[in-house]
Amino acid sequence: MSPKKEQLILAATDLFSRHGFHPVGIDRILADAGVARMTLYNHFPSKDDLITAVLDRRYEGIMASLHAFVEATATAREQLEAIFAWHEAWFETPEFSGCLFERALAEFGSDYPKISDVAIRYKKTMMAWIADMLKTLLPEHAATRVASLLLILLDGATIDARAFHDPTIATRAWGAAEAIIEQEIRLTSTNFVRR
Amino acid sequence: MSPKKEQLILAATDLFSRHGFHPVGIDRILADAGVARMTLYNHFPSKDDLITAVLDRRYEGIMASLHAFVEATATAREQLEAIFAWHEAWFETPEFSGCLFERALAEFGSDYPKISDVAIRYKKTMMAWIADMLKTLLPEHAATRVASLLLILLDGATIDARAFHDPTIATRAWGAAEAIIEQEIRLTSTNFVRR
DNA sequence: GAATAGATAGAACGATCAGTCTAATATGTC
DNA sequence: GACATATTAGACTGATCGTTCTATCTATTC
Repeated sequence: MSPKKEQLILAATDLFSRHGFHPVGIDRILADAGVARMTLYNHFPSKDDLITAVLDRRYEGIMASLHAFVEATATAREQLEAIFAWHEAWFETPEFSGCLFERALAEFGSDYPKISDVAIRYKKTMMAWIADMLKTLLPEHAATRVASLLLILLDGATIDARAFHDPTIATRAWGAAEAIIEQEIRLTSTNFVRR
Repeated sequence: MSPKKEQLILAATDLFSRHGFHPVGIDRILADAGVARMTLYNHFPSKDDLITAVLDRRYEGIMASLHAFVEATATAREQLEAIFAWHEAWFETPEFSGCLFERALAEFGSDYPKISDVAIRYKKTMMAWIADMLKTLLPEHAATRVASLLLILLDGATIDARAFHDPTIATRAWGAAEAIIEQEIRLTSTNFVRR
């Protein structure tokens, strides 16, 4: 990938993260990236496409970081805990400003499918991944249901960590996740007994 | 309150909900409200103040609706369940487009305290209210901790309900809330036994 | 050294933005 | 009927927006 294109994505990511998508104009991105106007439009047909590229890049970066972090653990339960721990480490980052996908979804809604699709794809991937882990602990239908709950916990924790400047929310959210999983395991086993 | 001011707030609320704050211009609001330009600026010094007024109004509307809905129930547990049920009914609304406070927070961040403060105040009020209910079921320190978890569940459910167009998430979130509360009650009682 | 491709600065585009000003009109009160 | 207040339509300002265009420059490659 062209180094200029790279600089544009990096500068745009930083500016969008700090100020949002709409308030950041092309000029500001060009100045920060140290790139000429036409260079941007040679690489991206429009601002929307730059936004999409930023989100795509973020998607890959997060997934790579998450996988590396999670694969260092052994059991499914440790992997799930690692996901929450990864979030806490992220919340503690000085540049943490919420989830860029959520913010894109909040700003653009479904009016711009090119943009909102990345956010939804991220959610679905996360949920499927979590469900896979849970399948070693729970029957399949329970795993998918609980996965959607853990996603809710992660999304809610991300939002409230930003609103309250409280990274420790992630650990408490993991405690809640454990309670949900425990209850589900208990319900499943009693079902087996009753049979 | 002046009927013109009222129309402005209503039209702005609708437009902001559907398209976000930045993309909606003053002209669009004026056209929808059927109000002249200077009338707006007689009532609100700036667009930011109109946004704040919209959020304030929303805050009062939601709180009134929630309280009316919850006060129809008897026990603390029923009240908590009612909060989740209220959210599900909200998610089923055709005009549901996520939480306006969250979206304001996502769009403006903390760069505009006048705006973000309303969102954070909403969160804190909700959490304190939930904590009060929980205090009849749990010791105080546990009540406040669990309250922050229920807030996470509500916030996460609101976000995912919008992203996936799935109102039933609220019911599942309540199931998760019950699991968290049950576990906490169990832990508390064993503590008592051990003493 | 010629040719090609990519990047440069900067002017210019038309559109839209929030906000101001003016002058006329409507409404209700004394 | 006079006065005060609220509202009106619409022109206008200065700024900013995303985008296009041109003309110059730099680097690589044959």
